[in-house]
Amino acid sequence: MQPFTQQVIDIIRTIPKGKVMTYGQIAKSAGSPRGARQVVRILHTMSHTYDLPWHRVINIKGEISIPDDESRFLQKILLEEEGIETNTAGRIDLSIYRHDG
DNA sequence: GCCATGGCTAGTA
DNA sequence: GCCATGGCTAGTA
Repeated sequence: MQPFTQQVIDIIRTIPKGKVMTYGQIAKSAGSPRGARQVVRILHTMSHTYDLPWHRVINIKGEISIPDDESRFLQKILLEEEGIETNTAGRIDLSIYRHDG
C-alpha cells in the first residue's frame, strides 16, 4: 500500500453521511492535485475490500459518473437515503452537499 | 494498461 | 468534445 493510496482511503472514510466529495478534491487533499484519475482507480478496485463509502464521491459537475447503469442507480439511491437530493438538472448541488476535507 | 477526471476551447444560440 | 494527466491493484505465473 502506497502512502498516496492510504491517504485517499483515509480521506474517503472521513466523508460524513449526507455529504459528498469530488475526485479532484480528494486527490488534492491527499497531496496530488492532478491525481483525480487515481482516486477513480482506487475507488474502482478497492471500494469493496476496504469497505469505502464509494457512493459519496462524485465529479466536479455534481454528477454521478459511474458508467454502469446498475451501479449508478444504486449510488443515486444510497445518496437519497442520506438526504442528498438531485436538482432538476439531475445534479447534486456542491455548495450544499460538499464536504470540505 | 487502467480508470467513475477536469479544465479548456470551439462553436452554437 | 477533446486530450493531458498520474500513480499503481489484483491476479496470474
